[in-house]
Order: sequence, then C-alpha cells, then structure tokens
Amino acid sequence: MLDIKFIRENKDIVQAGAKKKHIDVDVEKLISLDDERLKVLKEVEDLRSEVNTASNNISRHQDPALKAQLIKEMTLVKEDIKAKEEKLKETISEWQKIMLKIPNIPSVDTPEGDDENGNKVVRTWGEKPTFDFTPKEHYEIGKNLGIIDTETAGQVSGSRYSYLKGDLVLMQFALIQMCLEIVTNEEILNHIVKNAGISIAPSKFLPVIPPVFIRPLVQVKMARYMTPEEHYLFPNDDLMLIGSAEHTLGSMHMSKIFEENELPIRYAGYSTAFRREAGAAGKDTNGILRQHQFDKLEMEVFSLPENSMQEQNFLVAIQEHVMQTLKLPYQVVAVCTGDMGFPNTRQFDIETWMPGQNKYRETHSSDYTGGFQSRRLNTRVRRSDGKIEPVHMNDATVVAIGRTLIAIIENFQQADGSIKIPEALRSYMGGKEFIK
RNA sequence: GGAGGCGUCGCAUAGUGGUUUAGUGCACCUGUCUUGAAAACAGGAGUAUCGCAAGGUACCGUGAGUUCGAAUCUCACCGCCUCCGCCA
Repeated sequence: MLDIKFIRENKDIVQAGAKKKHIDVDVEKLISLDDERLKVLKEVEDLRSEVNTASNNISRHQDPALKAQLIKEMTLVKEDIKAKEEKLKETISEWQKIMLKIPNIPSVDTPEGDDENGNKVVRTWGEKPTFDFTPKEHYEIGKNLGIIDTETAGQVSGSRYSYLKGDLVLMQFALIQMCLEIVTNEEILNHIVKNAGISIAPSKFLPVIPPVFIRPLVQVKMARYMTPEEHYLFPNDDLMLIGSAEHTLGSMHMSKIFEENELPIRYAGYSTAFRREAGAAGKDTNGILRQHQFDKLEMEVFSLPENSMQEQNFLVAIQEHVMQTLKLPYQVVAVCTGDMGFPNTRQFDIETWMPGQNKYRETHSSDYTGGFQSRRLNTRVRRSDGKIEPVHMNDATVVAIGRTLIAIIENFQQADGSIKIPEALRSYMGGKEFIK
C-alpha cells in the first residue's frame, strides 16, 4: 500500500506507475473519495466532541432538570453520529477497495515493457557447457536414472507433482545445507559484499522454518493475494497454503515498531511452496520445472529505507555466489514494468542456463518492495530522532529446489546418462562424484 | 476435542460505569550534582489522525452491542497460559 498523502501529492506519478504495470486504477476517483472521507471524519469527530463535553457536564452538575435536558439533547446528537458513522464506513470501504488495487511504483531504473520480452539482461556469468552428444532434458535423464517419477505422482496426486528419489533427494538437502552455510557465515557474506562492491554491513541470516499455512487476511497485507485462483484455499479453516516462505516470513513482525539500531533483520526461511499454476495450463508440463509443490530457501530482510536498495543488491550478489559456487551459467535480468510483481518497486530475476531446453530459465527472483508491504503490515521503525516510519522490505530466493536440480542435471549430464555432482555438493553427499 | 484462567502506553502492574487528559514501578531521555559514572533529586516521554497553532478525535487483543457516558457491562471472534484427552 502506498501512503495516501504521497498519492495525493504525486497522483500523476502513481497513475503513470500503475499504467506501466498494466493495472487499471482511477487515482482521481480515489482522491475525491479521500476528500469525502476527511470531510465526514471531521464531522463525526466534531459531534463526538460535543457528546463528550456534555457527558462531562452531566457527571458534574447536580441539577436534575439540567441533567435530563442534556441527556435528551445528546440522545438526538447520537442519532446524528450514527448516521454519519454509517456514511464514513461506506466511504472508507470504497476508498479501501481502490487503495488495495494501487500497485507499488516501478523504480526509475526499471525497464519499461509489456511482458517478459521487455526484461533486460544486466550481466551474464559462466560458460555454457558444450557436449559431444545431444543434451537431454532433465525429466528424461531423471526418469532413466530412477530419481524423478512423475508418472506415479500423476496417478496418486495429479499432474505437476513428482516423486524425487535416491541421490536427487540427497542433493536437495545438500543444496539446502550448502546454502544455509553461506547465509549464516559472516566471513563468506563479507567476501560477497566486497566482491560486489556493495556498501552495506553484512550480518548473518537467521534460519527459520515458517508455517506453510497463512490467514488470507495476512496474505492481503503482504499484497500477495491479488489473484485468489493461484492459491490453495481452505475456507473451512480460513487458511490458505503459502506460495513462498516469504509470505509467512515477511508477516512475522506485523504491528511491531523496531528501534533503528535493531535493523537490518535478516531471515533465511526454508519451506515448501504451493502453487496452483492456474493459467499455466499446458505450459512446462514435463518434469519438475513447474510444480504445484516444491521446496525453497528464501531470504527476507527488514531494513532502513536508505539501505534497502543496496540490500537488494546484496541479496542478488548472494544468489550469484550460490550459482557460481555450483558453477552454473546464468544471467541476471532486470524485470520490466509489465512483468514485475504488484508490490515490487524493483525486481531482478536470475535465469540459469538449461542445456536440455537450450534456454535460460528463471531460477531466482529478488523483490524489493520498499515500504509497500510494511505499510499494510504496520511494521515500522523508530528512528534515532524519534520519528516513526515504515521499514523497507526485501525478499529473494537463495535456492529453489526443483529448478536448481534441473539446472544441475542438465548442465552436468554425461554421455552415459549419468550426472556429475557439482564439487561444492560432494561433501554433503558422502563424497560421491556421480549419480548413476 | 473438554474444563478453567488471562489479554491495559517497551517490560511489569493498578484500574470492575462518570475528577482516567489511563495511575505506579523498571527501563528510557533531559537537567542539577559529579573529574566521569552511579546514586539522589527535578522534569520529560505511548500510537495514529485532523490542524499553522491552540487543541480535537480514535486506540486498553479484534469486531459488534448496551449507555448521555465503557478499559470497566453483554455477545462473537482471535491469541496466550494451565489441566485433561488424543497424537507425530
């Protein structure tokens, strides 16, 4: 949510920002509703003040006739208040509907574009591997090795589910273990910051295993409930499954005021993510690229506004460090206005080379939301001068299991159908060199 | 799932219908004293919103209700604690 004062003062910027994101909102209408809201609010408050004054007099005066007179008058005023309050409620409800639809404004360095074709490659890393055979796609290799079984999962649970088995399971936990070591090791983080030339004080991430269920109301506050059809809903329990650990990490500090010196707060949350993939029918139906259920390690950072953009650069640098450690070729992409998330002001994706598909595919995302989510969540910071303002929030993938496994399988595939295990993972897999 | 208790300005507490503009202690900030600190003493200080200001209004888990007036009474919901049951 944006600050209504900011919207009033910058209505053209807000309207233009929404347009760039292809979101249809009427800022003018919001402002006229806000005029109405403020006017009625003032009227209600004036009437309440009148009642309070009279009530004080009733308790102080002894004269029963005067008391009776005042009570009679106040009964009438009360009816007035009730009517005005009703109107205020209606106005606020209309006002809120529009407020929730106004997206965050894209940063000035966000490329403009209608869809993913407008995204800009910022940099690339790594050499694409060359093969003296035709590289296969992950699901074929995985099926042959008996480590990915989507057929059984299809019968048991439906499409877009899978059984991961054997060494691939060990590799999942090796990846998680490796990444947790990176984000909880201050020396490594320091090294990453230095290499990336970022001016920020790195501190360890606190590992968290968050709940996978969330209240829809909280999801609204996270600005992640724009499309209900993309979520698994449990109306009997008024709960829904999270689509990312971000949803229950970012909402950990609702209605909390941090002290300035407590920030930044950095979390690394491991959870399963659930996605209905509505509207993706027929897309990426083979294998484990687009699953209803996958595990993921996700970063969430609460920071001071002046540091938050550097904070995003830091998170992207961590993502790159992970991919470089695994020796997977990737490109960093600045996501354009038409493709970025609703609460984001700036978004980068990392796309990793998938030789079987002969394409770069998204494996990581980094969302900088500024004060947009925190304003809804009411998560704030008290500055050293006593002023209180929304904290800034960033979230970003460390490693998303399905897609990273695919990248490893396809990049490290061998002519005999086996997979060479990246060196960085071997110590977590009993020193094993190949999955065969 | 059953029974009981509890949710008050960072923490701990007082407050059971009207001098409550929510009191007190700890912590916090400022000052006096001190070489400096501590202690002592004096003062300050919740959040949001409207207003140039004076000041107004809302907020005692959330929402509704009773009343001229609600932290206080009623109802619903949420959360926490204790005991019992069940269970990985």
